Amino acid sequence: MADRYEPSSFESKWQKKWADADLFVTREEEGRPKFYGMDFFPYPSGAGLSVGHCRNYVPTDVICRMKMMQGYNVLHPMGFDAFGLPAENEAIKRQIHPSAMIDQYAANYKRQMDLIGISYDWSRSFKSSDPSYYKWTQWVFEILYKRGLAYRKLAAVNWDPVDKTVLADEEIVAGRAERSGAIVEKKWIPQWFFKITDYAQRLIDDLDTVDWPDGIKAQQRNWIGRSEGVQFRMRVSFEGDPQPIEAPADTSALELNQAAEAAGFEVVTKERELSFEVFTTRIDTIFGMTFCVLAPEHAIVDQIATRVDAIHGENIRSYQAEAKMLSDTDRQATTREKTGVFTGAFAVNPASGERVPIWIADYVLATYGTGAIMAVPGHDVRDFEFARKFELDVLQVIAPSGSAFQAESAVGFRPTEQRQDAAPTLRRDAGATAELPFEAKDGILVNSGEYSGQTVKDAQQGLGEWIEALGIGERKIQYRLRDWLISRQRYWGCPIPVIHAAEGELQLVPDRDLPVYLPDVANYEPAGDGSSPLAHIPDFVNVTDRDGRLGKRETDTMGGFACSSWYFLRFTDPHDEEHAWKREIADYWMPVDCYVGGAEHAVMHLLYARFWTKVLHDEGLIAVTEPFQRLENQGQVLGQTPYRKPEPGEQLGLGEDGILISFDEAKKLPKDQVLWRWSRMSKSKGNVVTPDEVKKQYGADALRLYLLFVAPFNADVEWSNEGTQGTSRFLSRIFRLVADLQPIYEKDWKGLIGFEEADEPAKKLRRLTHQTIQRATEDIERFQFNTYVSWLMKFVNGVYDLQGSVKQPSRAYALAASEAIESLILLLAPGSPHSADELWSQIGRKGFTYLEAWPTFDPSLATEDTVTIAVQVNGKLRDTIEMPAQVNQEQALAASKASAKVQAHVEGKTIRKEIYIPGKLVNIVAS
RNA sequence: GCCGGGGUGGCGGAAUGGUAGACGCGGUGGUCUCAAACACCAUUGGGGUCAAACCCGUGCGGGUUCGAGUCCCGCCCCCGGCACCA
Repeated sequence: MADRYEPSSFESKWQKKWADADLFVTREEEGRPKFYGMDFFPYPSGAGLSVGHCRNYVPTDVICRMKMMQGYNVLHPMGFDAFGLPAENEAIKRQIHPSAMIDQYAANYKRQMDLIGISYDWSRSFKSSDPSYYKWTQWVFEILYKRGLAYRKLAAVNWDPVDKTVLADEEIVAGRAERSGAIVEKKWIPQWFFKITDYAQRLIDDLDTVDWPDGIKAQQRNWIGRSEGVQFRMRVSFEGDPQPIEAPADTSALELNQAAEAAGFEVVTKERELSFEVFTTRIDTIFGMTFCVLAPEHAIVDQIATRVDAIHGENIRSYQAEAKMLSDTDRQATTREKTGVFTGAFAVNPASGERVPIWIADYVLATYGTGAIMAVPGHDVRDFEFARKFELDVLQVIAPSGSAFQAESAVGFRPTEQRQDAAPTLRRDAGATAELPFEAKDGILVNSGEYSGQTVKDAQQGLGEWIEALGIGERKIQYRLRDWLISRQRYWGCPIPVIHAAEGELQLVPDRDLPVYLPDVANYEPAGDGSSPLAHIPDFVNVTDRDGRLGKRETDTMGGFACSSWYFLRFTDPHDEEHAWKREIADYWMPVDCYVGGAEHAVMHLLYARFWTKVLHDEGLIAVTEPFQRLENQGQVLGQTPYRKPEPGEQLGLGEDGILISFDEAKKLPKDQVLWRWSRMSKSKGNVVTPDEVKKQYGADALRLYLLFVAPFNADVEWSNEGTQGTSRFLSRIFRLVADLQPIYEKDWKGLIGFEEADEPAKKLRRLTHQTIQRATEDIERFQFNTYVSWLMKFVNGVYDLQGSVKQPSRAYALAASEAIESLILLLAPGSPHSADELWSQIGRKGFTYLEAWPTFDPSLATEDTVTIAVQVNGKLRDTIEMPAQVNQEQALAASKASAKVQAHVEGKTIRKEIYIPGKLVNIVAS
């Protein structure tokens, strides 16, 4: 019998036995509860699996294995997110077809996952590029289309000049393409979108129903970006137009015109009247509006340009041209000074009746709200910067609450007379006391007509109602979320099942003709003109439409996130050729009970999958409205990466302080020339540690256990192979312990063991066993795998200690030891399944631990029969005393006061108070 | 700037308001060995002492409490996300 952990002697043996027995094929047995545990759909990269991936897969495996042993039907699938840019780019580089390449890579991933003993049900596996899968991705696209949730429009999109494709907002980081690192350009192309904005509110609301990390929920709420405010219309007024008249609070627009006419002013006819809408979350500051700003792309700007004098018109056009040239990155750089020009036109503030100049400036985004704002420089930092730069009026209309600011004296920055051109002088009024801009909301309105003196909250309510009554606007909820751009002008993706028929009519490909196969061609590199490679394949493009006429296929493919938005449903019923899934089967397994992956997908995959799930629910195809009940994010595993000190003037990588070198170079350089840095494992950094190499040196179980033990599950880890030695040593200690106890092991202990005749060591051993069962189980459930492992270590240490103290083991002790051995092996099984099965067979048990019942604990056995009571004097620990578990307050206090150490500290003092926490602590307060 | 998560020994990290530092790594001393490695045993927050007693200790400053790593208020620092979103 082995008394140490020798992984090479048994790990592959057990892996073979598991495979031969189809051990991990999903069971769907009557009367068992279900558990659906899943990892994020990986893209199988050529670099293969790193220990970082394993940090994702091992914990999920642990919880799934435990659930299996606890009697659940467990669904634990794995598949591959095969479509997408990374695969296609690499395939082009390697001059190999992406399909063949992905097959190789996926096979390698599977091999590595098997190597570390992950319990995936491979019979359910698929790749998103399998026609039998993407057929149904297309089918879901058609559902979206029919529900009005998929549409095509001309859009300025994020164009990646390196990958030669369009990207989603989410794929851009700081103005650069996340994948290629290229600076994103603007390009106008007809694009397909999914109308995720229709679901914005539900996507916010239902976050309350799922058990996800707070950070991810917050990121999603942030990304959706709900704002409550008021949207209202403002009239444009030109030089020479009649002065607007004062509008009483309850005047409608019609009445306003009638009044103007009566007063002898020219009434602007409907055709000549221009207006635009603004959205604001601070309607309470409307009296502080001193100018308006339109995005340069705003539709009304061209019309204004034709109506103002030539100089202003020219200013507008040249600014528009400049804005068009600027990339979004340059435009949105926060450090950039504000730019803009006065249009020569004015807008009429509906609250004050005053005319304010209209400017165009690129700090106002065309894509948010109405693309136009009322500018309140006294209470908005961006408007303030703009006002200072162009010397525009700044007016204070909110005073900090509690300040001595009087409504009458509230003036802020304000010119002395109404001006109609763009060069006012700035003057600070004596009455202004607050530091401007004052953006806080706990304030009182000043300088705001009849609203002066109201709180911000009241004024928002009152002015909102007034705007609505006036009929020029309404209270509105605005979201930052944009529709999901799915078009990709690339080959390696799921074709969009649409035909462009005669007269530009769009037709869906009928269900019976799905899937639209991705043609198998040799050349699929992007043309570089924004068209898809598919557009250059006549056999693919030319089709007959529904009515037998000639039509052309849509040649865009869907971005990869479409494929990963429903794969969890396909796993529930992966082999059905007639349906994407059968509802009763999907309803049995869904939702995913535990979904595990990296936090980097917080606003992409996780939002899209939630959206599709809701649509499919609305379509009546599934019961759930949320796909993932519980979400957990593992921490990253960082690899050590060598850099050398840069030569003077040498170009450094983004965020780096040295020049990346290889490990070989690092060895050659003198030690003080090498800078070691920790970074995410990647092929390009050359710092990937594979499970293959760690397994070879230390064994799969030692690796698994170390991954669990090294840090809390969601914390980042700086990887070192040496750490694995610790868990390897621990496994050896288990093997030795089991070998030591083997002589007294009784297979039938269960029917014989009883508490009555137990002696002291037996009682202690059982207590230790049952405490460990309780804690290990709870810790796995709570994703505290590091403490799960440490409880097992503590257990083993404790049993060794007892062993050392027992000279002549009693029968009761032998039975308790038998229970301890079996419990230990079974508790170890999810973490180190190979060793567990090996030990199981060594003690003469047949079969697999995977099919054994998870140990349960008996609370009465887990409780101590003596307790250690901490005795404090004035809150400081002075002594500890052993008492029977049933000790009462009186006894505990008496014993405490009898302690010599306690007496030394209360001597000469009066006892003021005595605190007793049952079974735990006594605190004597004396002075 | 806004949102989220964190600051505990030499290191990774444990601690339902109740004995801070579990468990492991590393270190030190020892056993085994011709020797080394492995393994095993002991010890290991700082100060103090022959040993103890005792004192100090969870980023900083206050507070609540018999008692605070944990709760409250105000700061500092680190990590992640978003960022001219009106």
